[in-house]
Amino acid sequence: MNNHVTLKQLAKELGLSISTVSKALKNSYEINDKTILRVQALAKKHNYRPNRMALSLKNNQTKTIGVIIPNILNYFFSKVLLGIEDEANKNGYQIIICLSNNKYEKELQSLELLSDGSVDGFILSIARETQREKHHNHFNKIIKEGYPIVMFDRVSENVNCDKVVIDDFEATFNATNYLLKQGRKKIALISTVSNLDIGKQRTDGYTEALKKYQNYQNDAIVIPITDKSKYESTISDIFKEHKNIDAILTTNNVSAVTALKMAQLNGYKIPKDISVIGFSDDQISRLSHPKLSTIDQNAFEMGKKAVESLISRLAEKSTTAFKTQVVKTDLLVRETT
Amino acid sequence: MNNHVTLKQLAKELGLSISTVSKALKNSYEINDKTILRVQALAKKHNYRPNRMALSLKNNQTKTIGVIIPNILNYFFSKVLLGIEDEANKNGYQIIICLSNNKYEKELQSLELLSDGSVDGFILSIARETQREKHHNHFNKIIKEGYPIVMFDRVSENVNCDKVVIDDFEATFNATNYLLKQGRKKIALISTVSNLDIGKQRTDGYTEALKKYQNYQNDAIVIPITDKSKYESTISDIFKEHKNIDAILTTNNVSAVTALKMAQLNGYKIPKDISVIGFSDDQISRLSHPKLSTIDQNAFEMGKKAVESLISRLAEKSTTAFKTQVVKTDLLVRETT
DNA sequence: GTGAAAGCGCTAACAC
DNA sequence: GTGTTAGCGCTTTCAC
Repeated sequence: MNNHVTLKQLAKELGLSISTVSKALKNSYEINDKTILRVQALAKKHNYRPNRMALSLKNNQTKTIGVIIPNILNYFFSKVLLGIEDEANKNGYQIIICLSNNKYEKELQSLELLSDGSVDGFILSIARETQREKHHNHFNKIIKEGYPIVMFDRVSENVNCDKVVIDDFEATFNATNYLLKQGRKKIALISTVSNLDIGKQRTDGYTEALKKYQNYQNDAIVIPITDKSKYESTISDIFKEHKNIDAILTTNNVSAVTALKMAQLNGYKIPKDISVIGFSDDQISRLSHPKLSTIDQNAFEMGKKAVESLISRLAEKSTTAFKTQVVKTDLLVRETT
Repeated sequence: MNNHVTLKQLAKELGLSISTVSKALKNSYEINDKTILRVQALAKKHNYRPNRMALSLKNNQTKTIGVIIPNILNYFFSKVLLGIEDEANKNGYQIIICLSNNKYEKELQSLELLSDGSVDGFILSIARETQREKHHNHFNKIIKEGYPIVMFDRVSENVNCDKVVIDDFEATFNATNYLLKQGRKKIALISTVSNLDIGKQRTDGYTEALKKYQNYQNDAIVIPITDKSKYESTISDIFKEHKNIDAILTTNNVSAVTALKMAQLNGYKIPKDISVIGFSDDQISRLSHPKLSTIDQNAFEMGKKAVESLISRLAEKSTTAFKTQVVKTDLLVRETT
């Protein structure tokens, strides 16, 4: 129960009408200079600020963005959030956060919860479960209700909206190429996102690079891992099943670091005997020993772009075509390549 | 610009008055059963939901909690956020996030931004800069304006409000004791939070444990590190300056892992020659090699407790005494002790 | 130069 | 059983 000063109270204290006070605070030309000064002085004294709910109701806009994040413990998403918050604040927007925890039900619920006039639009990355089970009606429904959505990273081709993605294909394509140019002969890909759309693109980038490279002798080796508890055992098996692997590309850093550890336990020298490239410029990659080479997704910029995109969508009356922005990735060469 | 159905539109379509519709939706005993059915059917068809802003304005409560986080890239804070979001949702609350990025100005701004009727109260952890410079008036001002605050982890004794903390003293006290009982003779503490209140408590826990232990021969060794870029060099120096160190306790896992690495480079076997204990049950601690023993702050539970505390504060009329809840810590013994 | 009144969407006390 | 009215805090048009 906050005890804000309202226009009403100011008006009463000043012996003026509410509308005069309102205008005076806006330096309206209609109002006498002296009155303006009197009003503003009192407003300042009481630290008056217009009630946001009243403004929202009046203007039919909340200046608030709903953000739905699949997993806040993931460094990448945290960093996107940092970008979103920064850019939103710069534009006078607040952000309401919901966490889907990668569950479809929670995502759906969050969407419905916030589409009661709480926000002007959404920025979200699709929950793992949603993508696996190919749901998308809930998104389209929300859009039809008049809430624009901007999707980032994990997007759906079945939803017509603005998107911000990285070029997942190009990311692994370039990384694979880098390994090939270093003379690696047998490169494996560990995919922890094989059930996501981006997983397919990352796999394609890898296989395509191998295909295009002259004289590459081996088949593509793609090892999917879904169960977190099986990282160690699955990766350990790689070294048994595939002899002479001399490079490993991964889709996240937990698996990359695990691979690093397993390789070392198997007596490999890094990067002499085997190269490892992770995905995402997070703390783990900077703390491993040796320091992990990795693919930087420029998460902060993704967040920023998503906000820009949503705000310009909110600003316009007529619906211009939806666009998908691609944020470039960088290969960060550290000590494991 | 969302296009929600309003009571007005429903009323018009049904040829009823707004208030009848409103009551019908609430199954009011005043309204005829048939009317109720008609109204609810149409409401469902149009997916009617009361506008949140209108409700907030009417009820003078937003059912929204403002959350101010110092650093979202920190695993601990992300996990607290997870707990906050979960518990808030369970109670029908939304959360608006602001990130202080450990800056006083940003924290102040966030507080002012949200105290315009956007939220019912705040949950926050104090920015590093704010604590270092000992600001607290902004908190007290907000409280005076009628917004209850619940502080977690980094709290201020100069602000009279509900708090949720871990027993930082006990955490390091117990960890140090554990090392002593294992027969460690020369234990060092690396403190990355020496400019925070919790830093002092953690240091005290460590020194107190040493003092109480019979026959401990060495002085306390406390190494403060503030500059992130100097982790490696500072920690490396420890091994030069202090011979025979056989255990290191730290206040975060980045320094613990760095210590681990430096110890290994110096030829120490872990945990045979030297024990290392970190702080916080994050990914880093589980991925290091060997796996880091660490102090678990039960972050999720802190978030949950903070929400419970705020909600019960909001519910009551009379002001009961503020309380500080202490969440227990656990020593997670893994492979470095 | 100032104020009254309507309206954003909703609820609830009070008619009828 | 249904409708009218006032009011939450604000802006803005229209009177005076």
